[in-house]
Amino acid sequence: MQLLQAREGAMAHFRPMLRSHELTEQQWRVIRVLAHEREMDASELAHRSLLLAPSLSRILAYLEDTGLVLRKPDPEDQRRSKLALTAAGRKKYKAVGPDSEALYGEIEKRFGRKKLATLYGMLSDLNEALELPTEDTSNCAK
Amino acid sequence: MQLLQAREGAMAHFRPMLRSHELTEQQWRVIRVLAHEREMDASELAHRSLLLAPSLSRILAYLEDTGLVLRKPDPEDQRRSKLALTAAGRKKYKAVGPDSEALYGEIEKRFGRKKLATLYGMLSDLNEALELPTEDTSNCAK
DNA sequence: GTATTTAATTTAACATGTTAACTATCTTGG
DNA sequence: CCAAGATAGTTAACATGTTAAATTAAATAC
Repeated sequence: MQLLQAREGAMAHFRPMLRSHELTEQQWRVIRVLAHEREMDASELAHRSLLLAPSLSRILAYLEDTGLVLRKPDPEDQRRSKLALTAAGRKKYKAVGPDSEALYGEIEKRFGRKKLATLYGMLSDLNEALELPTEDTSNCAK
Repeated sequence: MQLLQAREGAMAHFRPMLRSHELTEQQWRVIRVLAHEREMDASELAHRSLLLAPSLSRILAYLEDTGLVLRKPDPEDQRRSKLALTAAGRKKYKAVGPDSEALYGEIEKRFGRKKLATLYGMLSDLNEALELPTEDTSNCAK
């Protein structure tokens, strides 16, 4: 459970900055993902921002209200919506991005660039190992 | 933010098991900590179980109601309470512990015992690096 | 000794995490 | 076609995360 502590320690540095921009950590993840893709449906957005569908649903309602995100119906499939940043959303991204990178750079400087890269590699391996299904016989296709 | 994904991936394995014992992840952390110390005040319990005080306050209210935890006033300091597991709480710990260790062993087997130890070491270093105060001039004592 | 300050907890308010149930649409087998 | 199943998304209900304010008790300053 060192993972939890590490994540909390890291986010403790980012939260005050995000708060000064009136964003939560999760709202920022959504904006960051949308800033790198023109538009996207909710399922993919949830996957990429590491949010569960119900959380994303609430967050999108808020971001729409505040005018940072726009949703358009998908003509191909009436169940889906396409999400994209508005001009205000892109502006917010440009305002927060540098602050975020500065804090990240600070962590990198403290911990070591190379060491951080190694840690990423290990976490990536761990994620891969964890994604494999459990040996739960109920899931065996045959 | 691989940290978040790694943690989620790991907990996804534990949550169904904990759910079958009618415990949340956080409730289990509290019980586990109390199982290793006879009694403790709320501040230390919060620190050791990586919970914020308000969360712990709610969790303790629940665990008291369900009879797993007992609180006694601290005669030395009327502001504090001493928390301890009840007999039922210790029984719950003994019931859940083996299941928890089995899942942990499974992860260790998949990822490699040695590699996992290395990862712990790095996370520990990261936590140390993150704990240092920011170069925020407002915090400088002199 | 009493007023002020500090400390331990709790309460409040709002956002998110988690699971389950629900709605609307799409896809398929017959 | 169409009825049964699968999908995308939302809503509901409850637990926790997060910050700020309130409460109560202890420690300190005069």
